Amino acid sequence: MTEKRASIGARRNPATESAVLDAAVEIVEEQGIGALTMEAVARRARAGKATLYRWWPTRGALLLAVYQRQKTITSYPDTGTLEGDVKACLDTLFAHWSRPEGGIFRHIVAAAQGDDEVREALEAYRQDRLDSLSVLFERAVQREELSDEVPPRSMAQAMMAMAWLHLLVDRLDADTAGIARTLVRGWTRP
Amino acid sequence: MTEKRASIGARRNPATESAVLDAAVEIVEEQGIGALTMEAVARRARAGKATLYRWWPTRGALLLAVYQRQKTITSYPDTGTLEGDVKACLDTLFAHWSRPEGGIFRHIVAAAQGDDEVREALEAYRQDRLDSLSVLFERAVQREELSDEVPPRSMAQAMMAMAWLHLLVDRLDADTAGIARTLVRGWTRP
DNA sequence: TCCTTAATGGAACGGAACGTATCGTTCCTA
DNA sequence: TAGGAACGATACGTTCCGTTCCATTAAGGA
Repeated sequence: MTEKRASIGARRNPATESAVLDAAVEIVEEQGIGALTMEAVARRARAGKATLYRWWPTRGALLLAVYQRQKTITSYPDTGTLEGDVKACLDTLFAHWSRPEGGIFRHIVAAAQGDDEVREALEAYRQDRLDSLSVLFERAVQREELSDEVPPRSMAQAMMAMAWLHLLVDRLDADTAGIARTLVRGWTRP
Repeated sequence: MTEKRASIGARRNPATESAVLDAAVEIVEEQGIGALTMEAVARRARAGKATLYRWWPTRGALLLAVYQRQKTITSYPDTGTLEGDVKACLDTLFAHWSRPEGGIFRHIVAAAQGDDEVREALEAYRQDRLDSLSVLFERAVQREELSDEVPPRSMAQAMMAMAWLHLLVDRLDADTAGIARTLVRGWTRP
């Protein structure tokens, strides 16, 4: 499991990177996010603290690296209706966030509130996800299911906002159909 | 400024409470939220650490106390249209959150991600604000400006979600008119 | 009035984690 | 071949945590 690892010369050792990220995930799964300290990760990964700080200067940077190592959802469902798409998408996302590793995202958002580097990295990531998410709404506009009065990206942002809110207040068990209905039909004039 | 304060007998000293909360606000304003430690607050307030922990068992509890000492917005504008109401409300809220003292709220949300007590307190506060906010949408339904297909409370939650998102990603300078338009007209079928 | 009770500022404590520095090593790169 | 960078390991001083004592103060019950 923890074989000896040393320098492989004047370049970064990928085995060390893996060991550190693995250790971080294991600590979170076994002892919760509170136990995820730089010290503990270094101990478990059998890595020097200096090495940790060399590549992940802050705890937030480490969190980001762990989260980004996961595969991100790149394709979205096509159920035929916007409301169906939104619900399916929220279901996938909430299930993802409910897993221990997925729960790390909450703490990235938290870390971003006090760390500029994390905030910038999170914002870049968020913009990227917003791009993907916008596809749902562009499709709906093309289907003439949705007005083109407002950019699809803004509507994607509204959906993302709802998702984040539920994550941050620990309501991932919420009724996704209700949320989708609110977003899609809530604002319609009678 | 910092008069001598001692026990006033077998009861809580209100002067100590004020001194502690004042110190906390001053530290945040002068050195940022990162400097807001229990130690620093106790030092600045000339209070014993034991006294701090007696009344505010966690950093999150202290943050909550500071934030709740501020007056909360209880009445909402009535501009005649839902879109106008939403924009005015967002303007007020973003201006409030842009002030140093108001910025504490971001860190309360952050603290809630790792502290159950803070999370529960935040959730109670949030539900309370949701009640107030729902009035805007109830009025809009009465004006027949809005469908009654979805509870006003759910729509208020969508608006709150957008506000929180902008707070957490440091985009309080966003175009509130655009946000209001997205919320009110974005989902309307053509 | 006396005496129990509880809150106060202050100081000290052990413990944990922080972030830095230094060591000898390994081995790529120029 | 020589230089330099990354590595694990360890030690260091600092900061903050949360708790425990202390003498002091004064309210409130007997």
